[in-house]
Amino acid sequence: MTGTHWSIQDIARTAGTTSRTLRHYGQIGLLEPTRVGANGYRYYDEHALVRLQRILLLRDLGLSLPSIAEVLDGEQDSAAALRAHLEWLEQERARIGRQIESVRTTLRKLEGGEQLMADEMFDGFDHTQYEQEVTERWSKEAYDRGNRWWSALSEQERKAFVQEQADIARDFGAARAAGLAADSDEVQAITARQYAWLERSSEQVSKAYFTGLGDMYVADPRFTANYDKHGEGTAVLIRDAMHVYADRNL
Amino acid sequence: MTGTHWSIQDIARTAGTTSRTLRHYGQIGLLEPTRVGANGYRYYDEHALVRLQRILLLRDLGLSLPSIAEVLDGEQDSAAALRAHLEWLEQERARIGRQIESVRTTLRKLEGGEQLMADEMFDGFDHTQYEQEVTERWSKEAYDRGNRWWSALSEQERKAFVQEQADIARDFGAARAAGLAADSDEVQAITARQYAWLERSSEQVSKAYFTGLGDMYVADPRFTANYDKHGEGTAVLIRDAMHVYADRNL
DNA sequence: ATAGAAGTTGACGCAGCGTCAAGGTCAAGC
DNA sequence: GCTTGACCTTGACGCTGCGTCAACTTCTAT
Repeated sequence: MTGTHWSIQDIARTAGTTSRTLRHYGQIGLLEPTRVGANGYRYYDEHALVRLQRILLLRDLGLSLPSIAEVLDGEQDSAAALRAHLEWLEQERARIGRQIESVRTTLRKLEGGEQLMADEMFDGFDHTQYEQEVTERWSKEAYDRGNRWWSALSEQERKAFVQEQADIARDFGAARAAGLAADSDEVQAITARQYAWLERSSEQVSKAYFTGLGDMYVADPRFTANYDKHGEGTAVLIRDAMHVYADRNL
Repeated sequence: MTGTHWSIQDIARTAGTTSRTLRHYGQIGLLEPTRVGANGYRYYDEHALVRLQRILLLRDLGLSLPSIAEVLDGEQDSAAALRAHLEWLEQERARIGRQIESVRTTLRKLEGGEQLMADEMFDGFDHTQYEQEVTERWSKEAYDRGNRWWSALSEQERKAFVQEQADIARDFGAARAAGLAADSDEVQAITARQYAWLERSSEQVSKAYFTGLGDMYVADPRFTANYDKHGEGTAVLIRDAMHVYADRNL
């Protein structure tokens, strides 16, 4: 402490940061040392300390170093910068909140004795199978709507819904046995029922979702096995049919 | 699509990611291609696709790639990993929440016509001057306690509180005029009053806070001016006295 | 004079890829 | 047989904000 100017360690301690940080700020031009001795040592005065304290304050608010530079150098209106930053912070909090919900859901399943992802995804086509998918792709609200829809169904309606899927799978199996092509009118008619069936619950079936689902039927052995119980090759037929349907209609 | 194995772009599209990501996962050993052709091309089969989908699912939950590897390779209990991750997520959300509060407070001040940081920090020693400090260092609850304390005071009590600070500053000024040393009994007695005064409002005055405050009295011209109105050098005397006091008593 | 504290400039590391750059491969059409 | 154009490869830098060596020089105190 030489009265009016301090060494790098002095201000670092005073401001509660490290010398490395100060050298970093010097490097990016955020806070230059007041004076650099012939020996290369950095020295800072009160003005620098005040600026440093403001920098650290804004940093603790979560602003980026470039933003801080703009604010302190008067290139940016402080209030505007803070408002923009606030918005970003709120989005971040919302995003994390969604992740927390997803993790909690997954944990509940795991602890409820159900098995993770793989094994729970295809038991009787339970509606909850797409929870993660839907949650991620169309946001939680959309999923909640779907969930309410399912919860609102009567036992009979649920059975009918599941049965219809079974019928569709059976008809696909029959079509395959008859040697029908994926783009034939007959198979496309069944595919239309498949689409309608999906639409009843999701109410938002995009092209990507539909074809992706088709691919999964072939790629994932659990799906393949379920469909191929109507004859080997049924899953492939369904996938191809869904692709054709998507290309033509979606 | 050669039936059972796909090119890098094929799975990338199917799973909704990019080829760059897949090569990255290959590089860090998270997901190796099923087969690598003589030409160096990567090929993936259904198993790889399923694994990739699980990876992406966990990634969307916010897990790190190393954590995902541990979970998928069975080295880590899934539930335990998710619980740990959940905790971390909740801390993150809390942290962001605190930042949001700080930013809002700062914005309110800015828009209320008060000026940022610098100019608002020293008008009559308004209690709110330490808001940022206190908020950051001792959490919001501590600050709220302090704020409630101040709000609970009567107008008379507030005036007395401010007056006491003025008296202390005056006495420091007199001590300096008398040529007393910072570590003299007289000056230390005044310093003790300064400490007690601070303690009344903050109720948590750490050594670092006390000495830091002393440094600020000298470093920040606004403080310096306020104290040096009792004679030049008063601020320096106070700082030194506070350091001595802190070393001896805190 | 010499030790120890403090200072300096590089430069790598981290997380998770995006994004060129520079160049090989492959199916298709002329 | 040659040219496109689409797709593939392996580097390697960039981003954020410093932490953390490493290898040296300088200051301070005994």
